[in-house]
Amino acid sequence: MKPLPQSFFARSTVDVAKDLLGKVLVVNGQEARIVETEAYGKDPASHAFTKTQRSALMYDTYGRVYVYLIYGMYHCINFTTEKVGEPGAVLIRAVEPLNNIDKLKERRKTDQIMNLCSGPGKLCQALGIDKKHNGLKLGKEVKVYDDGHQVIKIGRSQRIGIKDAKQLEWRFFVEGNEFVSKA
DNA sequence: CCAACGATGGTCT
DNA sequence: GACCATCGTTGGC
Repeated sequence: MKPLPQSFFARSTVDVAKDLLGKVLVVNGQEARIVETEAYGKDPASHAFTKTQRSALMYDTYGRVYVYLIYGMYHCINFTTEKVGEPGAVLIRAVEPLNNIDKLKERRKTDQIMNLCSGPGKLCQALGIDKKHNGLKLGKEVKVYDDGHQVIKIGRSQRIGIKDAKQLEWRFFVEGNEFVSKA
């Protein structure tokens, strides 16, 4: 399958967040369907609210992997968006595993399918994503492709786990999908 | 069931 | 030195 082109990511972060739903993420030979995303731009809840060493990737690139460590023990994976100079990234919050289930269970140390990839920290642990992936251009070690799967209905809500900019409804998910982190 | 809490370390002021 | 785009466990109902 052909990976999404870089131009897919050089667009409005909210549009990219919605359009990523239903696409397939491939990393470490594992495939998983994206079912929940969040958009982060230059808003008070975003790392890119101010440009720092860490958030520079969100300003200076699009179509790249942005991985950060959260709470000292979990990683979160994002894809950078918008044109160069404009900050943006889409956080992948949940995926539906499509293969290598045994490997995911091993990494997560659980046999519960529903608990493998239903959260940003969980899916990085399950798929073996960490800071060695930070900055990589999408399309090689990490890629996303469209297998033609259709998303029937997109749900929308405020973003999870933030305290600022709660009025923004920039979380998107596949309505009714059981792998979404939370209804 | 679910609210509260602690783990744990990089990043920023 | 404070703050997290989280998660698993704990303890109360």
